Amino acid sequence: MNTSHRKLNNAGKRFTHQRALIMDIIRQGRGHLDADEIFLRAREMEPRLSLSTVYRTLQMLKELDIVDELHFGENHHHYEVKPTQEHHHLVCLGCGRVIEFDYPLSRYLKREVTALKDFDIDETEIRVAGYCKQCRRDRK
Amino acid sequence: MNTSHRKLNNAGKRFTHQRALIMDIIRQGRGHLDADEIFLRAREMEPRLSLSTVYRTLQMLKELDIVDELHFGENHHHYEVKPTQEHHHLVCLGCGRVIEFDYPLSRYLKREVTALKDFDIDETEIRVAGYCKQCRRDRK
DNA sequence: ATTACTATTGCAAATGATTTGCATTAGCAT
DNA sequence: ATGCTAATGCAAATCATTTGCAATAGTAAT
Repeated sequence: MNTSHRKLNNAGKRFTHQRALIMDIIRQGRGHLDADEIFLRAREMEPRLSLSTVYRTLQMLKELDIVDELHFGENHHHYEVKPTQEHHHLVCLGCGRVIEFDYPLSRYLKREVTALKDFDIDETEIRVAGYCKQCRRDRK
Repeated sequence: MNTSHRKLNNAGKRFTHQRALIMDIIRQGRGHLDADEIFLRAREMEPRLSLSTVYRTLQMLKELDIVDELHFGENHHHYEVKPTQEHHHLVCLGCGRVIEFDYPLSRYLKREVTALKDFDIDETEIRVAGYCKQCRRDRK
């Protein structure tokens, strides 16, 4: 019985193999897959899997703080396993590539904002959009 | 002929009174209205206005860099007139209130990230969610 | 192991946000 | 004042996500 299995059971959830599969894909995807991409990949293993199961599982993993939902300024979301060290994402407007970078924003913000605005911070997220090296070159 | 009028005409756009109305509402809304709220308010003045006109106008105002689209981690967006000074938003998970705070993130990021990752930054946005003073008290 | 309880699933249909096609209307340069 | 064509309103389409419900399958108790 692995960690994920235990983690779910402790939370009163069942460890189904659909959930195991979805978690594996998010992990292997190395961040930044959206619901539909997760669905398509999972479906190759498990053709009867339904998209609603993907959405319900993502919802649950978010609530259990196992995955983070990322917002790249599109009308759908992306998902990654909750990282140990805080990082954020550069999204290339040219090719869609996602580049991670370490930046302890939440530490800075907590210092600046909490006292100043009397506000309890729960989640922080940076969205940075621009052009990567290759795309910058191509646009010239 | 006011500034907005000139600005649109210079961009080869027509200054319709639907557009004037929508721009006024975004301005008066003091930031943070979503498309549907803008539509409802505009409709009080102009009952035949359609929601698609609101969406098309928002799209255009974004492209002309007259308004910014904000992402609060929901499945719809919010809009504000492009501010002169960089600021970001605290969104209360309790009451939905939006609190602005000044923070020159883009300056910091440009310094840290541009060289390090060889990436040209176009847009930066912080999403901060948590609980405001009142809601924190209510939850106890 | 077997059983019983009920959470979870697949499917189809519903919902919410946004976009699009098209005939009509109305800015704006002349 | 006129004509060109961008912009509008409306309805229907699309995309992302959620929900209701009967069938299925984990899990705790036997």
